[in-house]
Amino acid sequence: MKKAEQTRFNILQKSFELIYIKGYQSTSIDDILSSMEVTKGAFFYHFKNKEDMGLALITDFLYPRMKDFLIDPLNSVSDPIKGIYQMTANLLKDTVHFDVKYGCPAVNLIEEMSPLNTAFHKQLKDMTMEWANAIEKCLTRGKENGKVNQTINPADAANYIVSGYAGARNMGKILGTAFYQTYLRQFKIYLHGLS
Amino acid sequence: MKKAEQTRFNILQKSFELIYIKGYQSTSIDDILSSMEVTKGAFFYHFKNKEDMGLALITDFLYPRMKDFLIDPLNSVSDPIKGIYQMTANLLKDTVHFDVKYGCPAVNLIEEMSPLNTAFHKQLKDMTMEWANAIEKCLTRGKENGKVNQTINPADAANYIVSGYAGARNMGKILGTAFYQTYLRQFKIYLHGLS
DNA sequence: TTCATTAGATACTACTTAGTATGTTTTTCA
DNA sequence: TGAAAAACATACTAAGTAGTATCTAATGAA
Repeated sequence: MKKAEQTRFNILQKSFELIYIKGYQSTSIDDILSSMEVTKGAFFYHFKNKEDMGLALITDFLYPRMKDFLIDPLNSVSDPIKGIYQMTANLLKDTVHFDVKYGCPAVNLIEEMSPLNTAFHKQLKDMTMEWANAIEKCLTRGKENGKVNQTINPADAANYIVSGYAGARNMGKILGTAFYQTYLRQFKIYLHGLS
Repeated sequence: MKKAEQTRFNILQKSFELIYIKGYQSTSIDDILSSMEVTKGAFFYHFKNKEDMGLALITDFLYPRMKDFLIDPLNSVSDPIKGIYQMTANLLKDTVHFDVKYGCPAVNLIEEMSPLNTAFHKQLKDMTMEWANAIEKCLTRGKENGKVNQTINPADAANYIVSGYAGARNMGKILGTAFYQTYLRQFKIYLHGLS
């Protein structure tokens, strides 16, 4: 990676960290800069404004991670019920990218920025829908090979699963990691209804 | 209501409105005051600081509403499965207190403030737990009168139901009211697993 | 090597922010 | 009715805010 590219990456990385904790609106550019060895000149060279940086955060950070960890793995799943359960369990088990206290960066951004900014809304919607679509395809394949109940609607189920995950991240902020286990146990009851 | 009491109430009401849209941290005291006929002197007479006002918002606004609309009605429910479904459906149908775009004020506050401020965390946790406990009791009664499966754990199920609601509010911000219908259909599948 | 472009540094601006200091008006109740 | 307390109003402060203007340093192709 070139030096300039690395600077841009570092700014995004630090922004990502701080925004994950404090939220987008309440993380100031000065906050970001004073927590690393970069000046305002560099920031506004790489980004037109704060919004531009925020949107880059989604496309360059959130989306690739979601694609690698969540979307792509779903394509090679044979049993959708087990596969989707495992996906969720792994996601909630991940303590490298997530801290139960601060929830999920993507879910947080949806909560905060989706209603306030159409550009954020679109990017977050596109990203979320791509995940939901991968789950949907997975369930549709499951219907074809008889692993999933014929009466269920894969698109509905996929959206519900994504929404359930978001809720788990919210409740986790209040109840801590213990709730993740609770969630998974109950999630199994729902998934059983799909088989 | 006395005049001073009314002033305090008006400040909270306006704060509630603005915070519902922009979030707690990003709603400034000046924002609130300039949108109504009240001055800074009045604000800081009624509230020690911004945090004090924010906490009052929970105890004086969010909590009473939650108690009247969600907690108390649950005590007179005979069939828990149907009762809990109806509670959720009514909640998601309510367009007076809620706008799908901005989600649920309580869920929003949990997302934003729970990780950042222990006082907020405690109040929000207490409030959420009271709702979950009401659901739990409802399910326990259902187990006793045979309307709910003996193998299910009422506390787990209650927390899952609350968490599911929070998720629905999050996903609603992205997909609009149509998702509420989707959610309810899938929620039924889960509830069926409890009976 | 030169020189234009890229990348970054520094100092500023105009505005917003929570909170305070100090005033005035309105209530309350003896 | 009069004075003390409650309920506000106004003007301020110090720190923070996104963004700009203008400079300097590095880089890369001719």
